[in-house]
Amino acid sequence: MKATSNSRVSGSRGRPTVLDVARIAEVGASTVSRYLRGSKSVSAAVSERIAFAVRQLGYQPNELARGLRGGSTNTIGIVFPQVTNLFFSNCVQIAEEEARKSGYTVMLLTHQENPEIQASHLATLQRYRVDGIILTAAEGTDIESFRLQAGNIPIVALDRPLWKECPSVLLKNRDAGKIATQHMLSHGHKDIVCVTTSQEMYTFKERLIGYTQIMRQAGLQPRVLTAVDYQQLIPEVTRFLKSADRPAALLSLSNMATFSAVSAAKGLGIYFGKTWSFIGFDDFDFAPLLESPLTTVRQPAKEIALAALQLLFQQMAGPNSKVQAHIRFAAELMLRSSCGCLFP
Amino acid sequence: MKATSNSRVSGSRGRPTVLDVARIAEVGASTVSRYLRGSKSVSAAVSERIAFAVRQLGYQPNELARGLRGGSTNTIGIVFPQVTNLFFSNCVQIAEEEARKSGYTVMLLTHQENPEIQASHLATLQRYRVDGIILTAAEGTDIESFRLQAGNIPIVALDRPLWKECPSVLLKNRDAGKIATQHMLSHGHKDIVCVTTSQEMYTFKERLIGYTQIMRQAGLQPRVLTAVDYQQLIPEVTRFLKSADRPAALLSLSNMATFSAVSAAKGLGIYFGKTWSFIGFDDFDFAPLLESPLTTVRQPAKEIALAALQLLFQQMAGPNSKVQAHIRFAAELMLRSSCGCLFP
DNA sequence: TTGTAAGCGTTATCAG
DNA sequence: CTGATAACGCTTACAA
Repeated sequence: MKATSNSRVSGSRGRPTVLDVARIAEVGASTVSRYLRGSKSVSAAVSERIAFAVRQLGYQPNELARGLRGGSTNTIGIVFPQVTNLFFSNCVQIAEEEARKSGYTVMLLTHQENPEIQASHLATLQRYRVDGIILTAAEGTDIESFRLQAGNIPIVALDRPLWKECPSVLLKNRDAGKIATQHMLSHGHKDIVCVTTSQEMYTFKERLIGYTQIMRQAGLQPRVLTAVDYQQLIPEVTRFLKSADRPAALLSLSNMATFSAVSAAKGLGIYFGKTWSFIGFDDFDFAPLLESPLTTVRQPAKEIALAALQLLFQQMAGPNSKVQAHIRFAAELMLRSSCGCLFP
Repeated sequence: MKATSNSRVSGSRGRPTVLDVARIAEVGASTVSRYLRGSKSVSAAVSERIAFAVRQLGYQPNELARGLRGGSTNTIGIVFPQVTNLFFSNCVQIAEEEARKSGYTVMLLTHQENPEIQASHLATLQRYRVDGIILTAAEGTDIESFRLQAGNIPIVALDRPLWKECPSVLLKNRDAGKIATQHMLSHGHKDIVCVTTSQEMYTFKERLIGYTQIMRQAGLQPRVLTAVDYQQLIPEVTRFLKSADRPAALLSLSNMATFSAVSAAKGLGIYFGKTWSFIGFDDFDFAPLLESPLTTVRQPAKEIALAALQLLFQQMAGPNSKVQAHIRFAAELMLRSSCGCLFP
């Protein structure tokens, strides 16, 4: 099984290689390589022969070999908690599209807030020699050991910070908490209570701080409704709703808490926008279509993802530059009626 | 710059290689390789030394080299229209988790229903030598040329079929259309109209066929409301809602059409469940929380994704077996009140 | 059980 | 402008 001459057979594993192309085009392998890379030092005649051979063979360069040889894989890793969450799926969507436009391919991994899975994902991405990583760190990550494990691979933190020097793109979470609280205040509310699935997670904690600050400033008592998960949160909110001695304003800190709060209210037949008020976190398609159209705090997911990707590319380009960029995006209040707006 | 002896320096590109590990462990490279692969023909003493060296160096095997040498990359590609769509994001989520459990890593690509992007994605996945692909083909794909371009790489179609022999996991779309229509019939409706963003896309077309069949069987006149996109569909539905000479039943064929229909109804202050009825397609968290809790046709996204992955693994295992598996999942009616249920 | 050597497909280097 | 050659890091015969 040697030299099948100029027949259309190919590399040992069925797929044609540069050598096959070279043979058919009657040139050397390196010339094919040059042509493929778009080097202009390839004569027109030769270019044409190579193009023909490539087409005839349906040749696809082996990126593994390329990556092995060249050192870069044109691959980035995206590590998110999960992707069944509008915020993250929007981020993935935009990041994938943009990465592709720049010639990069995305490896997507989700850690479900499990630091061990996350660690294994980091290792995986290193083994595949991705050129960079966009990461939303799992709650409970040991940042220092993670940093150590990450070594020199460019990383951009999205949604949650990592170590100090690590470039990050975050929401102005405190401000988000503030504007929502202030808005409730502007509606004349005194009893404003926060609803959240956790007081520990970075983003929630930050939003909570914003809320608390404004409450304190106004001489009001902050109050938080929590539970271990959004399912447990429903009865919690229900209990509050039933026991409150007067109507109050509810402020959600996450899309899950929004679900729980709306769920509880629905169960009790409570309508948001007149006596009771509500502001949800994270906007979504159906928010305007709920019985009482939901006022929400909107995160600019696409801008965030885009910024993260650009930061990553910068980081990948300047290996020594140690770009220290921390980008913060403002949240936007989507005014609808659940907060009490549009009811003159 | 030669032979830095037994110092802790490493491969040419900063990262340690098997050779570095071998040197420290004072064994040959192949022994390290064997150890890493879990071969039992490695003595305990040597194993220990290697383990130590690996840990000391933070060695991560280069999957590029592995793939180049061994022929398989432990990588699969997932190509979806987009991931900002609960159905697909659920699929991605479960597929990624399961793939990981089997030691595979996912490359995620989205084509936005653009066959050209899709073609380029296919090429990309081939260049990265993924072991298999899960694909939801773009509307308008030239199946035959796609098949040709795909060559021998294992592919499983999800949500939409490809060529006849290509394993696929689909929803029983016609049945889905049928059960929804029949349910409307059981509520005594005569005027049942379909709402969809397209009559061309495979899934919608199929669901429409189911609907039409049942309508014909019942001696009723099928009727469809369409528009180029879900935004355009809103005024379309609104017009219908206003001009109808009597209340009717609306049947959505997709989550986007559901949004449009609910939007139109909301705009008109029309409530679903008493005189007007509605069944949405694709279930979602907030469906029970709308003013009139939405009855929906639910697709078992996780089961579908799981089945697709399993089929793919089968396909990857048996290169010659030409497994011809076509799995169909039944849709499930999530009875709530928008269809008229729960109103005795 | 262990080590040596060849080769996976590319590209960079270096002569021609 | 072009072609041979040597790596890139790993695994798999084949020897020892």
